[in-house]
Formats: sequence, structure tokens, C-alpha cells
Amino acid sequence: MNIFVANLNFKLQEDELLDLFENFGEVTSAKIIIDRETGRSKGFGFVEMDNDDEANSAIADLNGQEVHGREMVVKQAEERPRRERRF
DNA sequence: TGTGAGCGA
Repeated sequence: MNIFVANLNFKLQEDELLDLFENFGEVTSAKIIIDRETGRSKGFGFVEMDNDDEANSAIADLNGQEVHGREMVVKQAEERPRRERRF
């Protein structure tokens, strides 16, 4: 399951995000979105968990939790249409 | 600060 994590503090790193979700189960990957123009965090990220049950548990528990002074929002992410167009 | 950068195996 792709998990969308928003309202993150800029000082939050992927390692911290990964560690938070690893407490609920196996985490496939954790990624903090960085603005390539500014080189800084966009304030949100994504976490992939193979186990949907563990993912939902993590979402239910981590959503609204305060980390580094900010309450992060954890929801199921939308399917991002990756550019596979080969026209 | 709210739906994704990365170009290489």
C-alpha cells in the first residue's frame, strides 16, 4: 500500500519516517519529497508497506501524531500515473 | 509548506 504522509516538518528525514512506520510492520520504502528547484523538503512524503493491514494500523496510529512539533497527516496515497508514454 | 526528486541496474 502506498501511504501519503503530509504536514511533515522540514527537518524530518526519510530515516525517521521509515523508523516510525517500521514500528507497525514491514516497510517497503520511505521517501521524503524534495523540491529539486529549492533543494528543500516539500513537507510531505510517501511510505510503501507491503502488508495492507499493517499499513492501515500505521495510518490510524500515526495520523495526527505530533513529530518535531508538527502533527503529520497520514493517509492512503493516490496512484501516481508514472510517465510510461512512449509515443 | 498537502500526492513524488531520482537517469542508473
